[in-house]
Amino acid sequence: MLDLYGVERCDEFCTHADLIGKVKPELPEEEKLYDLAELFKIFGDSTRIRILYVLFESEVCVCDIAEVLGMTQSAISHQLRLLKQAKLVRSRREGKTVYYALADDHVRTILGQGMDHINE
Amino acid sequence: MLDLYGVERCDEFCTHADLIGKVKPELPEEEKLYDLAELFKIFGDSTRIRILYVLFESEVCVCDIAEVLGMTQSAISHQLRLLKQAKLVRSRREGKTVYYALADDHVRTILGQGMDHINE
DNA sequence: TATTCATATGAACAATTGCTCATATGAATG
DNA sequence: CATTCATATGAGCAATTGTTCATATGAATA
Repeated sequence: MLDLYGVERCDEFCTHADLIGKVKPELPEEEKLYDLAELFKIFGDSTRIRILYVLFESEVCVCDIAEVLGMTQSAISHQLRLLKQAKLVRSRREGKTVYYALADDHVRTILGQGMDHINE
Repeated sequence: MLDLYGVERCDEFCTHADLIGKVKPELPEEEKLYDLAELFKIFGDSTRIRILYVLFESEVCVCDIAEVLGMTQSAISHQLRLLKQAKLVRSRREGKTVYYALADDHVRTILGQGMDHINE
């Protein structure tokens, strides 16, 4: 195999077909990468992260989340919609009240790994 | 009624004081939550995710990343700066060339968990 | 049915973001 | 030196995003 590191230049010598030929097929499909970015965008807002941390404890209704976080019902409801679209939370109606809960354990794992990185 | 945040609230039937007293102390510090959101924002862009996937294979220089991804050197360089600030990649200079590599294994874990979630 | 309460949603706005273009920096070479 | 090459960076712009405000929906109850 050609060595990847002993090259001097970036036109013909650095841009060599074998690296590109090797790396390119390993890339997931464009659509997957796009979906993955969309998922992480959901985690990329501190309001939504705070909502998820509230739901770590238990199922909670919209107005209680709003109160705990000191935000309006509308703002929380908008964010819950995004979290639900991303399948990070699920909801259950009981009369007038709607309770939200974490959808699965990937949420905990992903946030946990993120915290580990932050705390290094 | 006491209204610390200037925020509307639902009444006592929905607002469970015990729940709020229980959930609130479990929330990480505001600054941590903010940093965590900033970290996930970095993953929330498909160009940056594609760069990280390229670096899964090996250390690669800027112009090769640009060529593999079919983007300009400038665009890639701007994104690499963000990835480096977030300590997701590290760089090494060799003459005129700068090689980038993954900083640690949290990147793989986080992207892997994200992929698992997508593929469910 | 009319009212009230919890939640959802559309429009609008400021703030942020990712790219392009032009240019700057830093290192090797003539 | 001056030039060339790889990379970095600042300004500017279009696109996206998170919140607020007003209003709509849906369910319980008088």
